[in-house]
Amino acid sequence: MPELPEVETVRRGLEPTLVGARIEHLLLRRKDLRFAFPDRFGARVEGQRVEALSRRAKYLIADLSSGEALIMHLGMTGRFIVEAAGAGPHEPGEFHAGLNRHPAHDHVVFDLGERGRITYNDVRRFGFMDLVPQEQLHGSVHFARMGLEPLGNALSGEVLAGLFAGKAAPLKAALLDQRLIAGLGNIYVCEALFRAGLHPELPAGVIATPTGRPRAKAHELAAIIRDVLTEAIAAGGSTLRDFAHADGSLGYFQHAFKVYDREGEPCVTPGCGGTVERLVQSGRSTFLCARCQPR
DNA sequence: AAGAACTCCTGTTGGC
DNA sequence: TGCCAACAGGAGTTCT
Repeated sequence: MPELPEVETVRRGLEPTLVGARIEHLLLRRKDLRFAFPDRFGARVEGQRVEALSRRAKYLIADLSSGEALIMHLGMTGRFIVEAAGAGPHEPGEFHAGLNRHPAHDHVVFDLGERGRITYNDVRRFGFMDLVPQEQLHGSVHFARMGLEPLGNALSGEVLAGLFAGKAAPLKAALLDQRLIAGLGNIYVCEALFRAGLHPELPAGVIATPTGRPRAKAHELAAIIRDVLTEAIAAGGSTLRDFAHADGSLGYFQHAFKVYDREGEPCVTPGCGGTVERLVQSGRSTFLCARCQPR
């Protein structure tokens, strides 16, 4: 489900309820998600106050008063649901069409007392949670090899060219590689490459030759990546199947897609006349307009 | 060592 | 209508 814009949207949705709240009780409805929960998870979380909620790439990080950081990743289908205090005990019920939520997949419930309740729901269970001392966060197994934050100042054309120089892997794969740039997923890579007029199968190194037009492409692509992500955050992310905000509302950046999930539709570029096509790279769908994105 | 393929899991969709 | 393969926003592990 969530790429960087969706995770940032979730973070903003959780922040008012979660930050400053005390986790009074943690209900684990199973012993693992993608990975086992950390040892003594409940004991290490219960009674702690949440001092801050931040995001790194597609990860959420809650700083606890104990000095530990609660790391949360939503995988493909993870989501949080915020409920007001007095909603009664947690009781997985019927499928809720309005929220497109399967309560049978409510796996973790944070009881925040007067602040209400936050429930983590994840159909496919590709998400996970972990606890790490705050001072070891950036050296932790989750973050040590992570690439640069695309919305930070670090993503310049120079840096991007440096990362991609000499790479034979396709542009699509290089942009999805979280060890290089962290936060992009399938949607925003397709959209960025369309806007940049770059074919997803071109070797990543093509934007990194030392001089001339290709080098300009690196600057352009870096700016486009920032733009696409910034616009998507402003739109509250993209709702395709099951992404929803913590309050149940939906994103609307999907209406701004130019190629993603638009196979067979006419290219939106004025005068292009091409058709959006789909191809498969590393087993995942890529959408492009071959006229706007020549090899 | 880079790059591709396979894997985890459940639900939905589209073609026959 | 039913059945079944393909596919889904991610990413760690295993292959070639």
